[in-house]
Amino acid sequence: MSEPRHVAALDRVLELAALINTDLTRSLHALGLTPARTHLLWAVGRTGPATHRALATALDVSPRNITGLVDGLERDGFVAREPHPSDRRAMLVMLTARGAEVFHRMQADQQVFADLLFADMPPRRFASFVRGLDDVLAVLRTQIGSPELPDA
Amino acid sequence: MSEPRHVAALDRVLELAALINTDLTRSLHALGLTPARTHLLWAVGRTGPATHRALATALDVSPRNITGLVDGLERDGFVAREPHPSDRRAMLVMLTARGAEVFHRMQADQQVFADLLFADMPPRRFASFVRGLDDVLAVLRTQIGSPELPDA
DNA sequence: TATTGTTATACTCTATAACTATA
DNA sequence: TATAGTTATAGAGTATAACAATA
Repeated sequence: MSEPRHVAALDRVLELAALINTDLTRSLHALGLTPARTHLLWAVGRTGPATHRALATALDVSPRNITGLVDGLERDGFVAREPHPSDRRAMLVMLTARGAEVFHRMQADQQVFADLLFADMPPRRFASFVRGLDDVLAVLRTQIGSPELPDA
Repeated sequence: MSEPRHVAALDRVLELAALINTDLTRSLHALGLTPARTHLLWAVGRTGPATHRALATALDVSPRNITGLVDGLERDGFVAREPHPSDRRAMLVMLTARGAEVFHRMQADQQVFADLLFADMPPRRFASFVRGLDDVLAVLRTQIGSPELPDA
């Protein structure tokens, strides 16, 4: 097939991904966070206290990696480790007051960012754009799986 | 403002960025490449032989980092270092035969991927989707260039 | 015997700073 | 004095493997 317009559209999508990544990383850096640690903070913020094991599954990384990320977040005061109430092998990772505050701040920032991105787009075009996104996501999801966070 | 539909659309864009990143990284891994090394390989493939200095500017990383990336690519046979013809301090990084073959292979793969993503999208929707992408990119390009927000 | 999280080890990506050879 | 690339050092993120405590 090899449609030049398809390649041009993919180039735009890749540029979009790169720009969003740059913007997000910069914002996180200002909060004292890295992308990987934020990913974990976000998972705990949305789902509540979780074991290392559950987080390793949710982030699709090794359990050893979770230890390092939690070490960093704990050192900087974003999360705390607590013993699991019923399984003495396991640890529960939960947000500190500071971690919860940063999590809510990030949620608010995301709303502001979303409005900034789309506020000036004509409504019809916005609707078409979202439908196009869903089409592309449907194709991609069939190729790749997305992990879920099991219960702690 | 805080339009829930804007937030939902941003969620889709973020998922799209994550899925594409996963897919790309997986493909590169099968070729024996990492994202950072591929970035350098891609730059050399498109622009031709370049000094470390030029590559550091192009990839927006430190000169030290270029040394490491070129070390890895050279060890694996994708690029070669040659002395600069007129500046004896400088090195020129160029693709080996294998590097050039992989570069062209990646270009072909990208066309296949682009067709896969968009082939089933109705033409009108595809056109609207691309216009929406351009709108969002325009906002982001001005946003990335603008000064950082001070801590609140 | 299986699972949870850790220590041990190693590789990649990234940065700054000091050093060398050249310009 | 300035530039190009390197070595030295450090930290983050990632992996596998071995291990201790517990299930």
